[in-house]
Amino acid sequence: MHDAILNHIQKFIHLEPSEIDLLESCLSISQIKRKDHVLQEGQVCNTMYFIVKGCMRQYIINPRGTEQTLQFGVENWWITDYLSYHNHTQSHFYIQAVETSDVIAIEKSVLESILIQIPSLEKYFRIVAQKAFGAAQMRIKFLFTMSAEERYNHFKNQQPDFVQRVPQYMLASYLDFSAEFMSKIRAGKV
Amino acid sequence: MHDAILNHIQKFIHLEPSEIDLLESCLSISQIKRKDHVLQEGQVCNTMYFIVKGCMRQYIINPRGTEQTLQFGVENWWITDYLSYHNHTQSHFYIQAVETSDVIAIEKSVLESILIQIPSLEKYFRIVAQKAFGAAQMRIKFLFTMSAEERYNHFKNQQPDFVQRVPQYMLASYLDFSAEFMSKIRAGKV
DNA sequence: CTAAAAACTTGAACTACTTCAAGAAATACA
DNA sequence: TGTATTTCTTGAAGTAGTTCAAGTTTTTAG
Repeated sequence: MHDAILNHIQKFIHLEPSEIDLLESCLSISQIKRKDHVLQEGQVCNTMYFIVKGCMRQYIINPRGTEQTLQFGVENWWITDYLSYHNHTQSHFYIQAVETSDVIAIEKSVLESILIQIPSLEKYFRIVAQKAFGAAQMRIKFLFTMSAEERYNHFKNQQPDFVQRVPQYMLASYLDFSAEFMSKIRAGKV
Repeated sequence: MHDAILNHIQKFIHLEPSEIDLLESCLSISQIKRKDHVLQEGQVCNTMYFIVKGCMRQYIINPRGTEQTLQFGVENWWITDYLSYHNHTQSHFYIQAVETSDVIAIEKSVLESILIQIPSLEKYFRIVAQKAFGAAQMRIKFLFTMSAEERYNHFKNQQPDFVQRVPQYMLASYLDFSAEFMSKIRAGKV
């Protein structure tokens, strides 16, 4: 039933059979339809989402009214607004399904109780967060050092399948250039 | 002796007296002189640094040969390359003391053993990493949505003291514009 | 299957920055 | 304290991108 998340957790830590049972009993999968939101700007984020299947994104609406994607999440990724989650502050972000997706949504109160019952899960979430932060640092490096065309080519080389999977304008904003410029890069008109 | 780190840890979790003793016995403060490096590009990073006093930064050298600061760390912050740390891969970053700094350097092997002996520390490092990731997301948001001048003013409002504390060219690169443009912003010549 | 919505393309005009080069000012430390 | 080094400033020229607007193609969903 929850093989995806249990397998992911067990890549990083060992779980006892009793712990697996406990987890199973706390988790449930829900489907988020394409374009539906699980978080809107201004709300307090008190849920973490594990993506079992599909694709989600975190985005903002910039002062010109254009959406800009900050983060994509696919199978086996967690997505949430950690700052809003920890500080109980209003979120600056939207989190939306890019494709109709199956996610495991865990409320903060539920997760905190699970973490008390299965303390070894702390290590799992520590490693997940540390790796995510490391990836964010690399992302900033690429944004700082590469031209728009270099960022596109680099991304395409690293994630060739993913480029087909999301609308170009979302990927353009994730790579920090305009949808129009993406068109020109792809057409070789730069 | 290690009040700074013990106080910081105890903001997030409870420690037993015996655990405090154990930690005390494992930690030692070392001084990093201004401009000295604790990590160079190409090395594998297997140490985490807790800044007791001073200021460190993580930076890269871009293709034009200019340094670009990705991250500053001051008192009560951790600094490391988490990706290199977890994956045993060569680092893309330099980590350097901006001011002569007192740090607690914890080797991965030592930390792993401490985490086994004091499992509740997992929670501490989880929260630290989750907050750091949240802050990185906000940083990307600011880079995406604000002009150079807006980023400078925003940073100056949030961290008025820090602006005085580091060379302007380092702050300029952290905010992703050139040192020359920083000069013009400050002179009101934009 | 078809209408409506979403996504993509193109060119022209524009602009927020960068780069370069050289001098001035501030700071570190022998 | 003095000198070397580091940091900051300024203007001129250049450019990697944006914005706008309008048309075209593709995809979605009833």
